[in-house]
Amino acid sequence: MTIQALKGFKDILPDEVGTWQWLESMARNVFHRFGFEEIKVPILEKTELFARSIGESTDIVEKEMYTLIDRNGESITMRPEGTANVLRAFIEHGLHVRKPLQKLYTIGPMFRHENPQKGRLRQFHQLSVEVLGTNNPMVDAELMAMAWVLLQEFGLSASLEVNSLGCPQCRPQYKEALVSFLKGNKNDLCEDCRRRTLTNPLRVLDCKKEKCRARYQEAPSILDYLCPSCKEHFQATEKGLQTLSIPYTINSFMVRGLDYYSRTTFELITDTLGAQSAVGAGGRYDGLIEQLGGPSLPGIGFAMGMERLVLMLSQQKKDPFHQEIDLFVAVLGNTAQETGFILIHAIRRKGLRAVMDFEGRSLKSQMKQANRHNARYTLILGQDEIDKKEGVLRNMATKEQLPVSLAGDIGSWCDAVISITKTQ
RNA sequence: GUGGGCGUGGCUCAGCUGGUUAGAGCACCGGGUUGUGGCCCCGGAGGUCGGGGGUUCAAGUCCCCUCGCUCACCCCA
Repeated sequence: MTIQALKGFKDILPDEVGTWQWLESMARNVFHRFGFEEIKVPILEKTELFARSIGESTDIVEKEMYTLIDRNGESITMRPEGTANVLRAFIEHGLHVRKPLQKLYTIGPMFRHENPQKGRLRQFHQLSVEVLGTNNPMVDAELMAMAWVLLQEFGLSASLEVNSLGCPQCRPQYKEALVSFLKGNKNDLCEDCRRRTLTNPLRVLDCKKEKCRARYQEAPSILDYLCPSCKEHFQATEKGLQTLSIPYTINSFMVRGLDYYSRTTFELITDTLGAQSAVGAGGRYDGLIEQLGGPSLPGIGFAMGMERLVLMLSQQKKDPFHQEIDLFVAVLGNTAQETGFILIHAIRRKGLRAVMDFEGRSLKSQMKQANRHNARYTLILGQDEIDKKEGVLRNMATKEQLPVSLAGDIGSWCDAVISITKTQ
């Protein structure tokens, strides 16, 4: 058996890589327009960082992390998400001192040891965005607006669902009310929900079973338990969304998987990803920076799953990126090959994308290659052309062929070629 | 970790109740055009039928084991 990639790890082949590049450059463009700066952070971190931020009792930390013991005996982990990583860098370098408000994004792979399925891999990629240093609800709205714009510019549609999870002041009271409701309805709940009542009561509201869902219609809503300041924050966030005409729905059952979220949480939901419904999700994490040993500053962020975006793009037949080259140089005979070799090198240095064949194939075969490379032009160099000091430049789309002078030095040959390829 | 589906050239798949040299389309290479691509026609190369064991005169096909992929549960981007 030949060696295969690890389960849940995927190659992104040249055919698909254009989509990825397009996605990334669109994302960077949008992020920059909203005043975000890129930060690049390591993939390996001390295990403790994730345990402390994501939450010791979450599935991610309990059973999904790629954790290994370093040669010095220290436990290290490949990042399962981006926020903890960026916060660590933010704290370590005291970024808040340079600028009170930090708007950061990072793009890259994350690792979780789960069983793969549609839209879920063990190595997956996220666009991860954080705003650090303000708890202004305008920022919550702005961030969701940016996520919305991003999807729009990708040509994708998803619905925005918003909720508030309250804060350490008000959430415990809600939790208590919910648990007592769940215990009162114990007999109507599925096995999973009964288990979750004890382990993670907020999660039961997420249950997909019809019977449970019906029952939860009567469950207490977190929004009725928000303390005055959380309530005010949520209302202001909503107002911000309305001001910008961002369509959204409130989903008071929405919870987040990671422990650190507080107040605003949101998801971008689609029904085109199989069992996975979220292309993006995020929320506020006001106590987290301090909890990680940093200054007492609030933060909010979100992440989008790039595989999921690519999946949606391919379903919507949006394959926006085709690699093409400017020039294919077809040569016939040894003299022409050598001349072509010199010429193509010079042309590449002038900035054109150019390819040639070294195998001495027939012209027909070389034309086929030119076609496959999506060449805009093909320069034909045979013995005739060398003798006459005049190449033939074929426009591949129109089939029009123009002579190009090969008189003078290489530089002037290049100029002759470039002047034609640039004009059309 | 659990359950369903599927493993046949690079890709997508056909191969009925076991029966000779395992097929097709796409892609690839060559020719038709002794120097001109996409369409068309002709030809060619490419396969330990995931792997191992068993039943049989005979296994891609039946049985057992194993590995892998995939979808789903759990959970999540």
